[in-house]
Amino acid sequence: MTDLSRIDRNILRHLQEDGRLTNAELAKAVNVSPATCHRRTQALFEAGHITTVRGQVNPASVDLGTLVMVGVVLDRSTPESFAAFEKAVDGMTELLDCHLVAGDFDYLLKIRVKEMKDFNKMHTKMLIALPGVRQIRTFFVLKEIKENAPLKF
Amino acid sequence: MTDLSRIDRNILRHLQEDGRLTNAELAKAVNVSPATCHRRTQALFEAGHITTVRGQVNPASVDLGTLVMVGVVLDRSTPESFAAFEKAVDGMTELLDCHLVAGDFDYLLKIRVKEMKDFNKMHTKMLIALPGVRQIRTFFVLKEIKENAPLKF
DNA sequence: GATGAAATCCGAGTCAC
DNA sequence: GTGACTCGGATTTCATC
Repeated sequence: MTDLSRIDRNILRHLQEDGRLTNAELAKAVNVSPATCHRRTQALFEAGHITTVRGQVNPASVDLGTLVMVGVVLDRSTPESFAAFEKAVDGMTELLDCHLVAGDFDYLLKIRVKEMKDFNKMHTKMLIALPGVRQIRTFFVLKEIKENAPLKF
Repeated sequence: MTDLSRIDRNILRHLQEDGRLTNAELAKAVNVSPATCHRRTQALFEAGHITTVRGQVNPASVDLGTLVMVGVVLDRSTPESFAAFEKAVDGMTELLDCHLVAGDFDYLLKIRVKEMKDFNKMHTKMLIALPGVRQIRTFFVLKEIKENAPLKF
């Protein structure tokens, strides 16, 4: 992964801001010719500096307006129990984030559902049924101050 | 916010998957004419069902490879203290998420920095200096199992 | 070895139906 | 909602530094 030039970082910045920018617009914004801009941008994708371009769907529009954060503690801290948990959790469609962390929890999850009652159903049917789970702490999100903000660089 | 048709949901799904789809490609994927697809898509943007299209920048490529989750407890639970905290936190460039939650914490934060030492600097200079903060619990992310997964609907 | 200019081709966006 | 038409941008090639 080679170091990025000022121009490359600028392209990344603009594409993060608006992924629908045409190549012509992008070229103007970063002060290079369209041809150069096109090549640079493709290279950034190929090198994995940009992975995808995603439309940000309003969660409420697709019945996923309720956000819940969950802290999980496993029974035993063996490699097997972690692997089992991660495998089991992978299929959960409601799951947005899953992070192995150091601290009072083993995992922190971010989950989207339609309503609280849907979370409760999920809580009893899926979460406490996950392998090796000792404790689950639920944090209902009351207000989203900032959600998935773009990177500043 | 009127209900979405099967076609509209399909457009959302595809644009979430790949925001660079041309209108022609998108039309083919959802089985309508390009003209129709174009109007539908515009309507979806205007109604706010899609907010933006964003390039997903690889955090490590821009020196933000370390992810940290933070739980915050405020001193006093007054409307003023919450407002003050939210205002103060808004300017933090490293902040990706900030959620007011119900449970053992008042706020949960998601933060990206280059390295742990950068977080420590931030921890002492910014976090514990935020107004009305009683307690901060830090969860360094050891492994990102799932990060910002697309919505399933 | 990367750049910008030009040239071709294809899709965006608009219209009438 | 569809089909056609026009204009502008995407993408490639090529000469240049």
